Amino acid sequence: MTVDTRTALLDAAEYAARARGFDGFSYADLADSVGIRKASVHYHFATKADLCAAMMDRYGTDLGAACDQITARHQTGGARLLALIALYRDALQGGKTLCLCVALTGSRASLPDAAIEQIKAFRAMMLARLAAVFSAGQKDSTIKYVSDPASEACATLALLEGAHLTARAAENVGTFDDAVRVLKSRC
Amino acid sequence: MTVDTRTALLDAAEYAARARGFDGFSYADLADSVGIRKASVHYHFATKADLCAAMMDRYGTDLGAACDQITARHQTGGARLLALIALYRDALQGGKTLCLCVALTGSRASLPDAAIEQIKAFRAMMLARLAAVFSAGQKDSTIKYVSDPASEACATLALLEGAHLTARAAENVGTFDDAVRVLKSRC
DNA sequence: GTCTATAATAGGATAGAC
DNA sequence: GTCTATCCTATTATAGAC
Repeated sequence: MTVDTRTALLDAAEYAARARGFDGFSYADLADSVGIRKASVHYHFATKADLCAAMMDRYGTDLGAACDQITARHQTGGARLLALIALYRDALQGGKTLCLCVALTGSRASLPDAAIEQIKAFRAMMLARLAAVFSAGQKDSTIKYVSDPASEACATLALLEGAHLTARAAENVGTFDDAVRVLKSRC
Repeated sequence: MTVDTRTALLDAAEYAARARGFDGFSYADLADSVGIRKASVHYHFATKADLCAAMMDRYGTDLGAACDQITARHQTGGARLLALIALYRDALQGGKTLCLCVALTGSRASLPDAAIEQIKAFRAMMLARLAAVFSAGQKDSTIKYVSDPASEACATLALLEGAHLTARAAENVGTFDDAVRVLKSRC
């Protein structure tokens, strides 16, 4: 029972974008999801570009908050890395959805310019956080075999996003676990 | 100067699917690409599902052949792994396209059932080849720190596909290189 | 804020002439 | 094999009533 229609629309848009890509959902789908008419969706978001910007804005805020919480709750590099892996795993929703970055990158050609910049910003943020985690794990010896934290961060972001694809293709979260097994064994 | 219209259509469809996803291109786009009318495209491929099946069929054959060539040309596990990494790198076409598996997984919800099975088959093939490569690299000591070849294969496929996404998001192949640096340093 | 109605365009697909 | 013409549906978006 969502009270706020705008929030309900953002929820529906985010789920649809992550499940089907930016070209894979329409205003009609969102209207059906929240139980209003197509035209009413335009009242909240005049264009699909506006909707996209609002959706990604909220996503970036939520993602940053989730990462901050991980930093606050876990003290070692290894524990933080395991928590980040779990965060990505949860985002799969049983293999039904990808993280928004992954989903929208496939639709890159249809995205507003602003969205492409937002995706780059998300990735830059995650890379910085991952590099910090590897750096901490190297110092406190809670992550094994760390060579260069920046390189490890690039590899880990790619691994997590690729593991999302694997799990989405199979609609089976077990393949995500298979893909991150070696990484987890280093913590 | 392609002589065969059907081949030209498959080329256009594959490029479009890899650059924009399955929902991101239309028969009109293909018609424009090869210089015929929309209706004529339907002569070669009655439905988009037929086109998709033909496209993936050809892709699977080409990919298998490329992998066979790598096996024939390189003798050690390490050399074969480096060659597979280079194969994926080439598939990026400067950050303009993803590999077909990655691109279509984002459009999963719109795919014919047959296509989903084909994607799973591609992945299974690549996992088997990668596991063999890691197994060989472990025995001949040309890949360092190999624990379990099957787990390494899952992680590597995810890494390569994730590195594709990273490079596509940035439209910059350098980010692919960043993501695979740690893996390459093990060879 | 939500509705009906409507516009303008694009999508996949078919019929039948050449 | 390719064309024109057409169909039906979907899509983004707007105008104006309630």
